[in-house]
Amino acid sequence: MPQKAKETAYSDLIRRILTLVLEPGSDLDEVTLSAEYGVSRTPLREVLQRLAGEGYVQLTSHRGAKVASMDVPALRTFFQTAPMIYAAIARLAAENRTSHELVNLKAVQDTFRKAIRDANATEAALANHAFHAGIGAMANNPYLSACLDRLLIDHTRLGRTFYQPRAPQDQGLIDQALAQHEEMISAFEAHNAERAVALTLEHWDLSRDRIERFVRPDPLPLDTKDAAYAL
Amino acid sequence: MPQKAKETAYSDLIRRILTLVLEPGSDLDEVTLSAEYGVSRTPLREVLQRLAGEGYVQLTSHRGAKVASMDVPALRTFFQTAPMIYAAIARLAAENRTSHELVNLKAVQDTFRKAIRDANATEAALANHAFHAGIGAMANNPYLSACLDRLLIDHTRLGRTFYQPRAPQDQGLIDQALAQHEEMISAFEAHNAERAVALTLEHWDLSRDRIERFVRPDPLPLDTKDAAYAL
DNA sequence: GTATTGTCTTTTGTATACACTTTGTGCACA
DNA sequence: TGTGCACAAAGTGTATACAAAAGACAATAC
Repeated sequence: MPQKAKETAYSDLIRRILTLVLEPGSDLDEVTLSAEYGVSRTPLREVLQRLAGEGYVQLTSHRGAKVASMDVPALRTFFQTAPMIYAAIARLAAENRTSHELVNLKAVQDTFRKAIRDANATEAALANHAFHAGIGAMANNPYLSACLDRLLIDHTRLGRTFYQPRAPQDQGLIDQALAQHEEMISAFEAHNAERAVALTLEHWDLSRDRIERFVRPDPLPLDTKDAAYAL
Repeated sequence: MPQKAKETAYSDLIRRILTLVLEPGSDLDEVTLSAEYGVSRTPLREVLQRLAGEGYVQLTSHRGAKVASMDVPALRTFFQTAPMIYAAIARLAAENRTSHELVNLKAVQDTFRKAIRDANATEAALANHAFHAGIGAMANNPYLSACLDRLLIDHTRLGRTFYQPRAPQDQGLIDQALAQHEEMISAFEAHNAERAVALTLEHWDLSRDRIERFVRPDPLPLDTKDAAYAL
């Protein structure tokens, strides 16, 4: 099963990038990675090409692969774009979700809840990522999904400390995020697009506040609502 | 210069896909293509992986690469998403464009004009593609660009007959599109976001009407304006 | 006549060797 | 001491050979 090793390399690299085990901008050495995953350089290079296409890594000719960087302008762009796309995806997800996708989303939410209960911040972040990717799948819009997937890469990396309670009140925020997920599920189940969008924007505000507090001491008041309704 | 052959394969495949020389859903044979471009299978496979990441082709395990298909549900999704993203991109492009990018856009527009004057439908379609990709670059938002690029792939393929006048009044539509491009350029130059968005939506309506007439005899009235302002 | 199985062909996936590019280091020389 | 060049080392890019999987087709069993 050499095919499996390649798939492992692919998913494990994603995992390590999302959890910042591989830091943004760090070099990825082909020979090291190929040895690590037990495949030759050829399939590993194909994995890197694929990851580059999905926005996880950046390739430079004759200079190898680097983990996608996260600089300050990218951050500004992220805050500008995320609420708009999240809202659009939520609306479509409420309209188009299938029962099968809903079952899957509930399963992911269970994983998420368990990870939080176990205070496993890494698994919680990955489950949160999977939750929002699952909503993207329900939207059934490959164009917007391409955008969403890239947003989620950076969102998960930015919020890596989110599910790691520091101050006592942090646990409250985490529980709030968990509860919002539950409400979002019920909105999707009811095909209630308006409610799904509203909940999504609430969820975004919670996450945004937390990220801004982490990134800079005094958060600037960003106009997420305006951005979402601007068009 | 073996590096160059790989680059040629990459750009020529894109060209052939956008111009429908390679039809949606058609199989891409690795050995045939590698012989054609004078490279071995290894680099050609990497090109295909890259094209897959960008949405030009679809890879299936053990079953090779196919040109990205365009089915009816995809078409519906396209009409749903395009105006929203085009408008968002136009707004950002007007706000963030650099003078260098503007010079580039004008050069592309010159190419576009010449292609139309020469009645070269293929080159006109490719120049039109480059024009809108250039606007995407001005927006300077990698998240939305990922979405835009995929929309443009399908838009260029759908509108392949646009720049091929059939009836006498078609030439008028083509000239109108050309003029709209000029106006969009001046809006970007003036950093006039509102005007850029309005012109973009006009431009979209023109293109949409033409595509719908081609795809189905009697076009259904789609709510593009609503879609654009829905969020 | 149909279905199933076994073999043959075609195509994709992987490993490895080698070529080329980039980059770092040391030495000569101004 | 600083600059430039040559060479070495490390890492990326490509070709080819081989392995494995999928598909085609015919023979055989029912």
